[in-house]
Amino acid sequence: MLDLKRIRNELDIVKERVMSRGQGDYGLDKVVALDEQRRNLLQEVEQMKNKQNIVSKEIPKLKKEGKDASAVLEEMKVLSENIKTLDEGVKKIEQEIQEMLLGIPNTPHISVPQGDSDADNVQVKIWGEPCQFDFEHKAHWDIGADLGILDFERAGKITGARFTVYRGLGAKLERAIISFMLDLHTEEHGYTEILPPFMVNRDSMTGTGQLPKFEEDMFHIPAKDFFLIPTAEVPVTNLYKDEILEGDQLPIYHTAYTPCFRKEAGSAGRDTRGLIRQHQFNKVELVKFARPENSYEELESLLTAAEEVLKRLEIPYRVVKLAAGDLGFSSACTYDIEVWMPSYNRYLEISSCSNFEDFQARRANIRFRPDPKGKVEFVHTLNGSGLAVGRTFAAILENYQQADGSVRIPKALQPYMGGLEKITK
RNA sequence: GGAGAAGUACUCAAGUAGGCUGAAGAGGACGGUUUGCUAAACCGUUAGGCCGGGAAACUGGUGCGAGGGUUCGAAUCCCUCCUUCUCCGCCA
Repeated sequence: MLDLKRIRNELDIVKERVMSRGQGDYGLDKVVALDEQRRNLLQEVEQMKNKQNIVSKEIPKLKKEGKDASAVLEEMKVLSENIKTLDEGVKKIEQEIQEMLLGIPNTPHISVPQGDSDADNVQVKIWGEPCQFDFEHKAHWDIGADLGILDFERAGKITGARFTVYRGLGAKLERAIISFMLDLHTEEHGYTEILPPFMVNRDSMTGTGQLPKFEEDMFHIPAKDFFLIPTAEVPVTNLYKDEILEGDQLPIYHTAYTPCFRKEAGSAGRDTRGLIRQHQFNKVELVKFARPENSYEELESLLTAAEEVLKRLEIPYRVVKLAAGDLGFSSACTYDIEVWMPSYNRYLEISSCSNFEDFQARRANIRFRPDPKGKVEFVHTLNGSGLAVGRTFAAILENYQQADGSVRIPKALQPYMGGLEKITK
């Protein structure tokens, strides 16, 4: 959520930044007009309340002195009713403003490339060389099925499309990848591991920006009005919802493994084969709470931590900086890490690392006190995949496949696979 | 799911025939006196947050788990919800 005062004071700048996403100005002028209205009404009603407070204290005195208070009471009754009416008016405007604010995306950072789509994303780094096969290489869904470690058909039977059953060494490999990533981030990058609930309430989904705009993309549990988490970002960022952190607690680094649940509503027909686009997939997430003045340094080091996973796994990747038009709703600045996927013959997103600045913190009301006597401020929140586990699984199968249909296990994962070097039929 | 009890500021904790509570008191924290230094003792300060007005000094509104309601006036009365604890039921 954008700061109403900032919109009020720097309307032109905010509008220009928001419009760089190429989706219009989201009614910013109306927000300012409503705010003006709200403040005028507020002043009026607060004066009336002040009078009400003063007179209400006089009433018991009058009664004590045995005087007749009925005239005053009559007058106060009218005042009370007027206050009620005005209060309702203020509330209505505030709700309207709130609704509009919740629907306005974050302002892209000044460094974000111009452009309307992913075609305008800028490659900022490339690591490793896409592998050359001297045999006819296969896609991961064929490799997985042939080795008997992935079973899409049975998953379709027990649940439906876009689900997978991992079997035997496949299940173990998935688990190994998760453990490897968590150990790397906790032991070498200073992150504290969190294992959060996989369902969250409506408030949390609003706090990180999935609601109210993207409800149709989420799995909802009506009985409790809960949502299956689309990413660990939601429960982990909301850990400190409505809290005031002490300055010396920052920065906070959390990592969390969770399954993620997404309806993939807008992607019918896309990536229908294999592990790339599932309704349920595993992910290890990185989340940071940082001081505003160094949140962009924190974004760089978060990106580095996520990249390190692919370096250790020795899989080629590149990093792109997203153009304004391709940015997520809540993000001010995003790097995508894209892994080399032979079956796609291109790089494929495997991590998205973003700085949300105070956009989520404002929604979730996560603040900190810069120093013990200082005024509270909103923290900056950041997160990134570290990494998407299913896609990592797919990338390993495809990049490490052998001519005989077996798959070598990356060295870094072998300790997690009981020393196993290769998955064979 | 059923039955009870509770939720007050950093912490503990008073406070219901609604108005001397502008939320008592204690602890803690901070400041001071004293001291070679520490401790003790004594004195003092201590809602924070949020929304407004004002150039500023300062000032208005709000606040007792959340949201509604009754009333001139609600921590206090009524309703709904949430959380925690105890017991029962169910269960990995």
